[in-house]
Amino acid sequence: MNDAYCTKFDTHPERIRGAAYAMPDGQDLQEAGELFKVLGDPTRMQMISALLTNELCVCDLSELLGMSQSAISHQLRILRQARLVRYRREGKNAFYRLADSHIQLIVQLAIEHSREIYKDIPGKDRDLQNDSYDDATTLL
Amino acid sequence: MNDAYCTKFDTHPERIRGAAYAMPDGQDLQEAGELFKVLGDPTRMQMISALLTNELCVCDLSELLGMSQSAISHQLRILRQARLVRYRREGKNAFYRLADSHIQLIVQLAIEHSREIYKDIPGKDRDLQNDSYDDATTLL
DNA sequence: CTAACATATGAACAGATGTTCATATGTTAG
DNA sequence: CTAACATATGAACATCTGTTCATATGTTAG
Repeated sequence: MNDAYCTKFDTHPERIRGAAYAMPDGQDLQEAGELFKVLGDPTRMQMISALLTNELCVCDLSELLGMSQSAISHQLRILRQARLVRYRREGKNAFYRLADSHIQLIVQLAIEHSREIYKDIPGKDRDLQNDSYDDATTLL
Repeated sequence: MNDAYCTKFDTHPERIRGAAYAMPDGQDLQEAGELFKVLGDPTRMQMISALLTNELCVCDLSELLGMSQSAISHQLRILRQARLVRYRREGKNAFYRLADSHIQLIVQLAIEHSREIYKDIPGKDRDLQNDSYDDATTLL
């Protein structure tokens, strides 16, 4: 059999049970994952950031990010379906804005996290930390 | 020319300038995006969730999620490189845990957000809202 | 009505991504 | 030492994803 997860079981049933019990509900997890997935694209992340303060029309976003109208529009659809943005029509324009303030909070938090994580790691440069993130690395 | 972002400019320069000025720093944005990207995969999301309370070894995770040891190990590498988890070795086992408490906070926040977003939308079922998220939809 | 423009979207294609399979590395027991 | 086991990783492969191109829809001006 090749699909035994580990050849023999040197597993820790208590921990497993504990984890299974404490884990968030499956659907919640899936939806949160979807949210992250949508945020996890550079273009969409820029778009969200551009909308942090103002509403913008498709053309504005296109110009601001230096991307084609089509690409922007496709991405806006994804953001719309994920309920991250809403829009209003005004004449020929469609003005997009963030759907609610949770988004801003999450983005800010993620940025703070990144800043802290990449700060003050002895003997390593910001761009050189790619692996071996273990106990030896003294990061409080 | 086909690469003019909009055929003629019906753009809103003030808004664009405002957005450009208020946008987070490019590198911060990129790193935050990376974080979201890593969190935006169902398997990794489950792994993170499983580690919310306890540390677990590769075998435990494999068993708990019903996935091959190899798949888990590959994903752990990604989580490690993104500095979302750390591990310690104890004999043959490698026990993984979350790198810091920001992660938990971000995950929790995302879950809360999902719950609120999908709550109490008149005339729509949780699974049926896939598009047309516009002003007509009365969601405060 | 038609022309001009802003936006949306389907199809196609290239590049990214996750899993599997095979195998390598590293640790412990004997 | 060797055998057994836990973990890591390279290669291959199928799927997913983002952009482009072409075109459709919808609005306004004339």
